[in-house]
This record gives sequence, structure tokens and C-alpha cells, in this order.
Amino acid sequence: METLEKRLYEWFGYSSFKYNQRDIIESVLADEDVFSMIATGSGKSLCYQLPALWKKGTAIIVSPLLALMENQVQELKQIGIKKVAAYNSFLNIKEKKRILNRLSEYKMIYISPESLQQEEILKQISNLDVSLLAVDEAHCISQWGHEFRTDYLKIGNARERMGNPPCLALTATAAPEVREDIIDKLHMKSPVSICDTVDRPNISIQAIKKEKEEDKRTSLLEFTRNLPKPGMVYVGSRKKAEDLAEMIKNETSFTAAAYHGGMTKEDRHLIQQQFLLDEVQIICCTNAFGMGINKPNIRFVLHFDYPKDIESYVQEMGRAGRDGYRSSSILLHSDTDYFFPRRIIEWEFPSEEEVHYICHLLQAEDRANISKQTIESYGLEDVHARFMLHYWEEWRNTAEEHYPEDFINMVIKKRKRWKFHKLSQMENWISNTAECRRKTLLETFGECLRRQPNPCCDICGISESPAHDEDAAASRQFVPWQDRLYALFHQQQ
DNA sequence: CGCGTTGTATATAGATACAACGCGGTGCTCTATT
Repeated sequence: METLEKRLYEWFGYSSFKYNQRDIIESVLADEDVFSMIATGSGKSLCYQLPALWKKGTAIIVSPLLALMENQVQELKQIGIKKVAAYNSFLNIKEKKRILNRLSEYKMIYISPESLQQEEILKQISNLDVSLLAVDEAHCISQWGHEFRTDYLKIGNARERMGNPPCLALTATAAPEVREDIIDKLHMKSPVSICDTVDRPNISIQAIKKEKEEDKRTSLLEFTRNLPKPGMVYVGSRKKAEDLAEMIKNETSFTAAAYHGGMTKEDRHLIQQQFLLDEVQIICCTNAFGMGINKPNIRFVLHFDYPKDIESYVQEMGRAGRDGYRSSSILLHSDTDYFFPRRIIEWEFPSEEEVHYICHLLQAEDRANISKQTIESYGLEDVHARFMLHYWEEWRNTAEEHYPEDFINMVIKKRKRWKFHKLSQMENWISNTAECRRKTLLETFGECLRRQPNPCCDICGISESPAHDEDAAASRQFVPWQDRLYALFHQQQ
């Protein structure tokens, strides 16, 4: 397929495909459903952008963050691809109508799962020739869909309304159960699966036990002083992100800043830019920071609090060393960490009392009269209200009698059990790993460790001397010069 | 949800019991005000 290369150069200015890109694109062009797990920075977006331009019709691209959509649209327009739009709440009614009335004139429409559920857009899309439905950061379906953003679970229904176009799911991290969940929720039938390893040989892995929170702080300062920078510190709460950033600024000579979802958009953007430009050396953040960030030279990721599942851990530590140079992942833990993640899981669900109340309400009234606002007016949080509406709708289709007790047992308790299971899997890896950490980590992704890098992990032994750097050097050579140049160039911007 | 802090009443000047309140990741969208 010589013309594929020709178009790649003509449209995007690249002279060759990266590892796996061609396979994915060819499968998409053959109208296959494709599930693909490839590393961040290996050109995921091109995998739907090129087919979108190539094929007749309009591609719909589901994206989790408004900022990501805006970036992509802007970048495409800059390289001369103009028939693209983002359909979201940035638009006013006039602009929305304008786009709605001429959907078929676009080659790509970026959209959030929430906007995709609006009846106006579903109606228009059902008459549209949809060339491809692409879901970017598809692990969000599994990670966010069940409790936090339930519209992620409804993409499959929207797909049916479009007349079942071919579907491409893209992510950087997904364990086997998560892959199955994604494939199921997108109503994919025997998809082609194209996956990279999740192993990152240039990142050494450590989990270190400390007595108390105070000892974790001392250790954090020590690592901050001694490790190469820039670095990231992941914490569990907004307040702690700010506390630790303050502490690093006061106790060391390095620049630090906090980043979390409670900050204004402007502040978040500013801190992000400063970190990207190496003006801020250490960023202390909650899990709000990460998606869409492609900073190549992060030298360490330190987990001051551990995440609730192994995939999140792999995603977060994997932000280190994208340039291929030696980097560290360090996780600090202590017995006092036990309760926090458990409380957060409990908090994700409405209380039993609330469920009872809302179930009776939903049963007594005609469902059409009950909006999210009604449920919120009974004191439920935004997320819980959406949770109740989504599952109630599913629930009433599956059973004849609808008792709140059954709803609690079969919907809520089931999900909680699953979440606690994932949490203990994470904790087991932290506290009870007897073999190589890298090996056990890969096994949860259904992979084998093919070659042990040096340095590897705290169990295999971390050598302090930089003399054993052959592996970091070797992995560096794996990165083609074009990619390194690209990384350097983007670092400059 | 569950834990820790603050507030209030009681009955008497300091201490106790118990209720109320606040905390605690992730982001979309729509609507009504500054």
C-alpha cells in the first residue's frame, strides 16, 4: 500500500509509520472493529485521523476531556485539515445548530460521551454516513463509566443509532478484564486486537514501607533532593497536594507546585505549562493530572499515596521516562494508609438510605417526571443522582419486581465488591510481593517478563551506582531518532 | 459511608454527653447570576 505512505506524508508530514500504526490503520480501513493498546506517544490519534480522512463519510471521535478535543482540533487545523469540529459546551446555541445542520460536511467530529447522549445529536447522527466511531482513552469506559460518568456506558447504544459503524477503541493501559469490558460496552464483535507491552524497561520500580506519615514526608524530601528532576508526586487529596508542594518549596531549593481538580481552569493551565517548560521542577498532584500530558523528560514519579487499582498505578508511573532515559517509580506506604482508599470507594456510591428513598420515588412517579435535578433536590450529590438514574433505567428492564434491597445487593454491593477486590490486588502487590515486582505487575496484564532490565526493582535490587547503565542506554537506542527529535521539538514549545 | 472536629445543653463554674458538621479523585453540561 504505497499510497498509504503517500497520504501520511501529504496530510501529516511523516515519512514512515510507527510500530503497530500501520496494522491498526489497515484493519480500520478494512472495516474491522479494532481494540488497540499502544503506548502514549506512539501516535495513537493518527490511527483514527488518517482513516477518517481516507474513508467516505464522517468519523465520530469520543474524547474524555474538553481540553484534549480543543487541542486536537487546533493541531489538525494548523496542518491544514479544516473539516473538523469539536461539539461541546464551549459552543453557544447558534454554533451548535450550525454544526448540527451540516454534520456531513465534516471529516471528523470530536465529542464527549455526555454530548453524544443528547437527543438532538443522536437524531442527526442516525441520518449521517458515519465512517468510523473512535473512542480515545477507552479505558475511561471501564474506569469512569460504572460510577463517575455513566454516559460512557451508553456509547454502544449511540453506536447502534449510527447504524453500527466500524469501531476503534484506543488506550495505553488496560488489563484483560478491562479490555473485555470495553469490547462489551462498545458492542464490538470479534474485534482485531493490536497491543503493545505495558512494560517500561527504563523505569526502575520500588515500593518502600515507612512507619508513619511523618516518615514518608522525610523520605519524600530525601528523594526529591537526590533524584534527577523534573518529577511528579501523586497524592490522594487536594489538601495534601498543596501541603506537600509547600513543604518541598520550604525545605529544598527546588521549585514545586500543586495541581488538582479544585483549582480554576486558568491556574491548572498555568501550572501545567510551567511544568512542561521545566519552570516548575516538582508537581504535587491528585489523579486530575495526567491524561493528555506527554512530557518526555519526567525522571521520577513518586506515589505518596497509592491508587485504588494496579492499572491506575501503571498509568501514573508510566508518565516517567517517555524519552527512554533511565527513570524511577517510587511508592511510599505505611499502615496508616489503610482507611483512605476504602472511604473513597464508599463515597462513590449513594448510601443505602438514599437508595431506598430514591427507589420509592422512582417507583411511585412516572420516570419521565423525575430528572437529575429532582433527585439532587433530595440532597443527593450530582454523581450519585446520575448513578441512580442510569442504573434504575437498566434495572427496570431486567426484573419484574423492583425492590430497593435487590438494587442494593445486585448493583451497588456487586460493584463495591469488585472495587475492593481491585484495591486489595494493588495492596497485595505493594506488601506481599516476593518475586520481581516488574514480573508480577506484567502478570496482572497477562504478560510475561521477557528480559530483566538493570536496574529492575527493589526486590531484584536497585544499584545506586550509575555504572550499570547499559540497559537504560540500550532502551534509549530503541527510540527512533525521528521520535526523539519530535520529543525534543515539542519540549521546546 | 465512617471518622474526627466543633458546637451545644446541662447543671453549676469544669466536665461530660451527644448532636451536628465537615471531610474526601476524577468532568461533563445546563442554568441563573454577577
